[in-house]
Amino acid sequence: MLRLGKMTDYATVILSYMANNKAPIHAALEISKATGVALPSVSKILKSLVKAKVLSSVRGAKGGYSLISTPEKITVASVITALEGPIALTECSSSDNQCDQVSGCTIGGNWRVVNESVQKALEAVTLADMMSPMQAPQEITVPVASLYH
Amino acid sequence: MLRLGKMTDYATVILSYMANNKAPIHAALEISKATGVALPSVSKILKSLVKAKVLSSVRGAKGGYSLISTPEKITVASVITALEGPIALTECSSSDNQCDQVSGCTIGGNWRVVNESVQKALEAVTLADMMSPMQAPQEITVPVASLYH
DNA sequence: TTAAATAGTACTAAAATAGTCCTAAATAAA
DNA sequence: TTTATTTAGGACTATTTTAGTACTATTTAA
Repeated sequence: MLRLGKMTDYATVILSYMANNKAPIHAALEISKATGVALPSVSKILKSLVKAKVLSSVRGAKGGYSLISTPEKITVASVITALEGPIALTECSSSDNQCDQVSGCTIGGNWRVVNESVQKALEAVTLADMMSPMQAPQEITVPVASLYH
Repeated sequence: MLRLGKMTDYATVILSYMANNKAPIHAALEISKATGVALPSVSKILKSLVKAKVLSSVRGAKGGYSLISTPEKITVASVITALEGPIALTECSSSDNQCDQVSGCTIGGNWRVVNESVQKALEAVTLADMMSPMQAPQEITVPVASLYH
């Protein structure tokens, strides 16, 4: 099904909540209560987003998490990458692949094309797009030919 | 990682073999030997591809599987759908979703946009593209705005 | 000094996936 | 008509991934 983990789904809900809320900083517990996502999961997700530089964090009392940039600048691709690692549809296409398939598999390199095509599509959608349902974003084009180099 | 199953990867290898080979019909055992994919897996994949009408089958002695259309007309999207079901990145976006998230999750509908964007990208790549590595396909565009209706 | 909060890591349980096996049905050829 | 070949379908097992939990350390405001 070309599945994405629930965690990634939760992440968009969390980021969406943070962006909608005026307060500049949010504690994990507060986010958990507001979104209905269990606290341990929220913590885990927030940590991943900090590591990926989507969020910044402040420790200690009155600490919490903040968005580093505006919803318009946060792409769906960056959120997915933060939680699931680099976008690689198949093992073939991941960087540390060790294909044990015997004879001439010419497919490997080609998944890369599909990957990059998908990646471009995901980079074209931002958190802002996800938040405002029926407002169409600007037209974007994905020139597949340019993916070959 | 936005993972696709190994089965889907194998499927492209199998289809690629069938398309490259002049013979109009191929038995599962032959395909297994030629591609190095284990026979039970090959059988399973071929059955899925028949169900999805990517292949046709003939039973009995001298039977086997044949491509229904040309490699140019078989999209990567159709192969993925055959093996993994409809393209639905999150549970939110699958048709039989029952979101138990409490308060105002406005995200659900928006994953659909991301989905369709990815789907368009996958529909733009064909088996023929996968087979001929360094020959760039025609430029294609994916107008995201058109995905909203 | 204490309470509140994140950082990091390790662990457990549940779910999905890969892979195997078996039986039934269809067909070509002897 | 019988036999060998080949697909159809489903049930099952093992492995891997993912989700979710728990615990300890560190940081900082009051």
